[in-house]
Amino acid sequence: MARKQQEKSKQTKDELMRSAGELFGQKGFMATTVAEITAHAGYSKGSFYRHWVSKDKLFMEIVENKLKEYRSSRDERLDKASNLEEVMHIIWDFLEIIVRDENWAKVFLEFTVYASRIPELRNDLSLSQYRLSEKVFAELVSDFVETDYPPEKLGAFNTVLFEGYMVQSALGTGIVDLKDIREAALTVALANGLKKV
Amino acid sequence: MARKQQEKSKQTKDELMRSAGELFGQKGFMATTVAEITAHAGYSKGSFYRHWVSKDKLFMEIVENKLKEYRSSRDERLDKASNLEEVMHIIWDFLEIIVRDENWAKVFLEFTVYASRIPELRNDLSLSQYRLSEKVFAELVSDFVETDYPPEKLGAFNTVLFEGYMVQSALGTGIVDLKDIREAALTVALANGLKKV
DNA sequence: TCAACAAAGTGACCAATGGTCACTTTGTGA
DNA sequence: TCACAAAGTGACCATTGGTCACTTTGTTGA
Repeated sequence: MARKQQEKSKQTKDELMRSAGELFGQKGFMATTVAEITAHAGYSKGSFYRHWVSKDKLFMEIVENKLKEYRSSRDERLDKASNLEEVMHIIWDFLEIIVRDENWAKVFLEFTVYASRIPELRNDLSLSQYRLSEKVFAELVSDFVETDYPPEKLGAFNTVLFEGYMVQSALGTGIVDLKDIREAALTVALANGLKKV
Repeated sequence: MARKQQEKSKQTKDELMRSAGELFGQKGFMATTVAEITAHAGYSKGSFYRHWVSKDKLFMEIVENKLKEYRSSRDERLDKASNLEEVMHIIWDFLEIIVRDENWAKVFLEFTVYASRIPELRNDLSLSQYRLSEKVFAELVSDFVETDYPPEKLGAFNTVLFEGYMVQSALGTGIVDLKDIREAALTVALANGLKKV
């Protein structure tokens, strides 16, 4: 069996991903060069392209990995949720994890904006789960929305708050608190999603 | 007098700015090359650098120009405002003008995120007025805030909503309406900035 | 009117970077 | 041990922001 070769290949890929992950976090997506990534991991530039067709794809894969674990814990909790408020808190716990990782929040945003110009990437992004797309959000909350306020709209509003906060945080003004944002999101969700008593 | 030369120089600069303005709007900041800008205006690349030290600076100057007129009309109206609600509407009328220009809203965002990595630019940006910085906002509203809720925080929250909407709009999902966002901003401002009756 | 200078404009050139590819090294199976 | 395939390499390419020595055009004063 050619197992040893495959293992080596996988290990190389992991090393490159780890290296890229560090550098992206420190310097951002654009400012990190492919040559740096490979050199930092002890390889040559060419070997990079045995594993990914482009820097873009590597990035997407890292993000995918980064979020997989968060999502699974989120989804476990969501199964047990019994009302809109609980669901909102679970979702925002999840978003908070992302934002807390300041460097990466910044990189996410950078990549999101960058990708918005590139049709193929934009498509990938809207399918990927790091953007809490309205669709995904709508699925998560729709069981608990009591009014006919469209859940997609609630989701979109959530994303507005979340990504707006990321811009704020990327520029480092740090005046609004994530708590304020979360509160606002909750208020809007409950005000529109629940029947008035 | 060497007036003719100065005029020619100014005209060239204007032509380059117009050319750049069009191309940035169509293709974005990064994707527009200096060579394109000059070629489109009928000049050579080198002449660009007689007028600006970098593509960045050109961009900032275009933005500055773009917003100067909006601001003056805004400030006129602000002088006549007599309560928080009016001020908020004037501010959002202003922000709405920016967002309505879809291409440019996208470019603003692109540049904002890009600039956040470059200390000098980030500094310029926070001084520039296209980002409604908390400071500027605070000045605008502080006369009308009746509570001790910090006006800077109101401002920051406003910016979160505004820039969050820009991300949304850049990615082209178009589910939330600017009207919703404006309403949310108003609600928060009035709820926190006015004494309860 | 013209010589000398200054300003405007040019484009070859540079370094950096994402990506390619022909080549070398290493592992595998018979 | 040999032939083949996979992993790894680095010179090379095209593109781009920016530089600079050079050419063209306008200005000034005698």
